[in-house]
Amino acid sequence: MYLVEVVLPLPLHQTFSYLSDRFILPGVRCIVPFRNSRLIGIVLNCELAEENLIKNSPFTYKEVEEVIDKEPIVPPKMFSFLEWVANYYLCALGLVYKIALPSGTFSLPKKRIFLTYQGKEALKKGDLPEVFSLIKTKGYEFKTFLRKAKLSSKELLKLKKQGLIEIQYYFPEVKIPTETFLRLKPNLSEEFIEKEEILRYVNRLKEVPEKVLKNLFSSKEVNKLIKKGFLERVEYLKMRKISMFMSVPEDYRLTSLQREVFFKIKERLDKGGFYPILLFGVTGSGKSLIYLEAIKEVLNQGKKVLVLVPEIVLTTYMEMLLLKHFKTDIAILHSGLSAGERFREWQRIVKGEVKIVVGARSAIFAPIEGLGLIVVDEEHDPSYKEENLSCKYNARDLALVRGNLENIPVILGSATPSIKTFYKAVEGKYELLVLKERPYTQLPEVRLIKHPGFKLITSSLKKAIDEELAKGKSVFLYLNRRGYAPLVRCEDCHHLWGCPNCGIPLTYHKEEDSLLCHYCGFELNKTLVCPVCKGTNLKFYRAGTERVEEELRKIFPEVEIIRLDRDSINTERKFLKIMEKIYQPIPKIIVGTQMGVHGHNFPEVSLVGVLRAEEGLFIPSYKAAERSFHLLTQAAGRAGRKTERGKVFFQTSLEEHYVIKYALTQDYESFYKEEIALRKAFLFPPFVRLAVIRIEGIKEEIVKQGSIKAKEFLEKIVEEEGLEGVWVIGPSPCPFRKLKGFYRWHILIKSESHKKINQILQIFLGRFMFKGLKINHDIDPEDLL
DNA sequence: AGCACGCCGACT
DNA sequence: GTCGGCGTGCTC
Repeated sequence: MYLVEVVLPLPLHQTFSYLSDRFILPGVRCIVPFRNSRLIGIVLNCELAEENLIKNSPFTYKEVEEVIDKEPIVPPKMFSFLEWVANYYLCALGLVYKIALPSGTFSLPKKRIFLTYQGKEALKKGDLPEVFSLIKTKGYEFKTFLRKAKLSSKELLKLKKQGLIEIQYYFPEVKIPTETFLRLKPNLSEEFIEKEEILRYVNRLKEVPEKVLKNLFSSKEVNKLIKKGFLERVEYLKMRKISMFMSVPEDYRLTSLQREVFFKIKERLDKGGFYPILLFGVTGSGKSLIYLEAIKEVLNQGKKVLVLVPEIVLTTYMEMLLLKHFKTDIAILHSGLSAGERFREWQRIVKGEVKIVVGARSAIFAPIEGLGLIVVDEEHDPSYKEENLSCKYNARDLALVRGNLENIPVILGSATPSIKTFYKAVEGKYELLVLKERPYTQLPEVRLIKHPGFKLITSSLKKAIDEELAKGKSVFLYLNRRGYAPLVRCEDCHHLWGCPNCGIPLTYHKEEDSLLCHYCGFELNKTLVCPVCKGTNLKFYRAGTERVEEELRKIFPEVEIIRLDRDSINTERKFLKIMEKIYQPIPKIIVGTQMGVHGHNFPEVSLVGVLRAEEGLFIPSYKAAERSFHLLTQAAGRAGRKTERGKVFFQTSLEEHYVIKYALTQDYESFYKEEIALRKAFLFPPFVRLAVIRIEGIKEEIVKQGSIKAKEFLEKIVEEEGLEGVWVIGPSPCPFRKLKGFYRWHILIKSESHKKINQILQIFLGRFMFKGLKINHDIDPEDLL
């Protein structure tokens, strides 16, 4: 007998062992009995076990019921990586597998029941009841058959043991949205093509969507050509459409500085081994060209590449870029794919059909074998941190871990590196490669406009916009706040509208004519009457992008105004439509939130105006300055690419603030110097490691009591374990004291040693309980909100 | 997680 | 007497 070790998708810190009479390949899924039901597990280990070893074990092992896959769906080489993740983030191994693998991996397949040859014979002889003729040919869905035949599943399993019936597992097929293109079959002669109009047309365009061709000519004629074998169908994912609006660099030659940087990377790639590199390059310095060269090198070595990008839309851009330069198979992995697409991409990767994988954070778990390089683009982006799942991992950090385990270089790229990464580079832990020059553009002309806050667009900014529009250029205005107005007040009694679930002020959205909570989605859209004094004298305070858009339409009635935020781009169709508009070569003003600064290159934008540059600096988080700096610098970086020198205007009431000062001139090093000094003085990362315990409940008093108890418990652990250099801070209410109806308190743990933090947390999570409270933890939190 | 087992309160 | 509340503990 074989003893099979299996991980199950449960929040348990253990694996389970089962018996099997046959060897099962590690990495393969199987169905196992668990309690009084069954679960899908993944085989981690399978070895022959002696009879008496099984007998003398403290467990009575159950048997593996069914093996699902023929080939592993997780390469066994990845086991140690996933185990590392579980240990580091203190998350049950089974849950790590659950988040790493495509959804549906652990959902029980449907069963279909068939008659075997013996079964058919038995039916002929009359040894089986007549209902079984139903499953003679095509089989039947298991449960439906049970009902029809009025049999219990036990009775059927008995028949299965006798070999009369057979049960097959199948996963309900999921449709993958594709589009069919038509192209010429190879080896058609030129003269032949010339004779037929449709073929000539296809020949000119190489690939034409079937629908378009049928509309242009006739369905009948096109079908005839397909039938005769002159045209063939090719299927593409629907997403390919986006490519039409995105321009990616085509032919390029590296500048001498770029070549120098690339040679340093090449040296590393040739040598092999784990090697983290920070590629620090300002916007427009050609980071993607360096990626391309490095990827080319790795592919030449016969190895594979994983490219992480922070956002789903950027995967499309990256895919286009890579497709343009490499004629190789690329897989895309991100949470926006349907279950079917994701599963298919996963299978392609496992089977080794793919050389490059591009994806958002979850792609760090891509089942690639033979990795030669990991690239993390826009390394500083907070989206690399998973916030919602049980395992709050950071894909950028995990890229380094995986790189270490696979013994390969990891390139972290950014124009504004995270403080943590830059610190490591300065300390010599990562190699720092700098791309300072912008081969196509000069640094923009910059200006600070002191702005007390009541006028949305100052006259100097208006004048500058006028000038650019007159030159036929476009303008980008950045304001990191969506909606119309973030505050609504009753002027009679000064009542301020807040969210009943979160207590945070509601934002007025004019398009929807409703008050929205940006944290829980609460919506108030009845006619607005003050709930306190019944007054209707409401006033909207401050501004979001919607209000800026309205204001601009008043000031510039003739000009095209485009708004880019989560409300205007909530579907792929809207995104495409807006992108199409942006790429039209007419002067326009684009108003956008951070959504608009993420990586999109707007053509012909020569002026960037930042409204309320101080917005975001007051968020009570140790990363507020860093994040603000990233966003402001990136907004500023949108100005004047490739064409003439751009202009950047910051409107702010806080012009002396170091973040604003250095973001305006895109001076990362000066910002870093100030920020790192603050981090050191107040003991925040990268000088300490951080973990936060968050305690949530319906009644604040109970949450408070529980938090105090938790703190006492933590201090006891610190004392009992004799740990030094560990600070347990709090408890205190979270900055957002109430969210989605739950009151929230937190306790912060700081230490220079991650090991010590984990030691405490592990004991705490295993033993501490408080009725009525949800307790979760976040290691290396991005946010303390 | 999810479910069974178990020990105390308010009901036909 | 019992129905059911959710605290506790286990799952190969």
